[in-house]
Amino acid sequence: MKFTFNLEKTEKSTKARLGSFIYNNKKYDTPMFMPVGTLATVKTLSPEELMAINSGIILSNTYHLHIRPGEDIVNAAGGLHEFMNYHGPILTDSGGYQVFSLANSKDITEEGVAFKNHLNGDKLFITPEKSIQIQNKLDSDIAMSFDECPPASADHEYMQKSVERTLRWAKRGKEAHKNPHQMLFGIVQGGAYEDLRRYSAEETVKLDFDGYSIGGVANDDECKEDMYKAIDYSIPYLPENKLRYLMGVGEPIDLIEGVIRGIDIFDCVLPTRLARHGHAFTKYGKINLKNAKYKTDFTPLDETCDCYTCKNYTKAYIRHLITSNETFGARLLSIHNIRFLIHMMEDMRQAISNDTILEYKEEFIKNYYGENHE
RNA sequence: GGGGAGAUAGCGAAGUGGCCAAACGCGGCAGACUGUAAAUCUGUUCCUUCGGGUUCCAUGGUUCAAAUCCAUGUCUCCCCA
Repeated sequence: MKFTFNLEKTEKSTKARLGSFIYNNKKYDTPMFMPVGTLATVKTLSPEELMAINSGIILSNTYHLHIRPGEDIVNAAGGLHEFMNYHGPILTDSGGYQVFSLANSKDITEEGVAFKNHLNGDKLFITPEKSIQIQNKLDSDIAMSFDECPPASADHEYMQKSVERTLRWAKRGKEAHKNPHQMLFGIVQGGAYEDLRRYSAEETVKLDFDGYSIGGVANDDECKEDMYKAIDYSIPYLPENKLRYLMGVGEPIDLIEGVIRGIDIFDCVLPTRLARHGHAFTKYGKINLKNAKYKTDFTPLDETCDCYTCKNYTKAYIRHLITSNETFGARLLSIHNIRFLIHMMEDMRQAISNDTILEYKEEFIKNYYGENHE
């Protein structure tokens, strides 16, 4: 289902933006964090649990659903919303990131990318058209262009060729896009190179997409400064009235830095992955529930959190579940971690509204990285 | 009562003369994780003042050298009566 982004305000001293859109008669506010549900499920959580923590858009994945169960099955089920019983907005990533992250012996050509199915070794050939066709069938609300996601360490020469190819792929994908209910976003690449980010952004915008994302960040060993540069070098060339999506981010501090730089939506696997690995975000920093010191800690993860987990369970109990490999522990931590990031976005929206986003950032850092916690 | 097998670090279990402070697994203790090949991966796990010290049921012995060979004892398990 298509929707229109409405820019409501820009914060006085930064580029932070407050916005919203209406989807299915419900208002969704930005900046927003999107939980990741790669295989048509946000791992361990039900759609009802996502609704309960005020989740907005969720992200799912073209490559993974193409391999299993296959887009035709999802389509036969009535599309991704019906298939997974999630009736909020869904964005599908194009598979570009999977080419980067899981194909060891990939072969990237002008036509597309040849690589091996990570489950059984089958040869696969993904083209920009193929990615879009799959997403058309999945019937997500937002499809992503098929891009090359080069490593942050790529040199300028490689990055320039990659950016140019991604632009040609974006154009081909747009021409192949046939789903009238689905929006299509373009992706800006170019690493931490100012000229390439500008070029990529300007040329992508010329193709006129429904929204724009900044990709290729938080890859391999990219430092945070380079990530922030990538955003700063791209944002000035993106239109005011379209959603800006920073792909794959992230960490609490990066959400703040992103918002301040003018990003509207983020996605990241971190809250759910960290949950499954026994970690929790808290106001006073990230904690590892596996640590022995929580054995007899009968307090909530975060006293200031309003989530189901924090209202009903203790660190000692969650530690017990995690160390016992009980799935309920991963679920409780997933609920909390996603809620934590969504709560941050709510606080940031309030701060933008009050023109106090920098004060919010200062306060957050003082608590999260400060000395006043264990 | 007779016959057989065995006792190795928190647990299980390799090792059967020197390359053994002793493989591996589990458990324990930590760390990593940013468009999810991730309920995964990595490190560490006798003591230590980092020089070294004390170990492989116990005691004694053989040997230049023993977790490994011999003797005795203690305990455990299996089979037969």
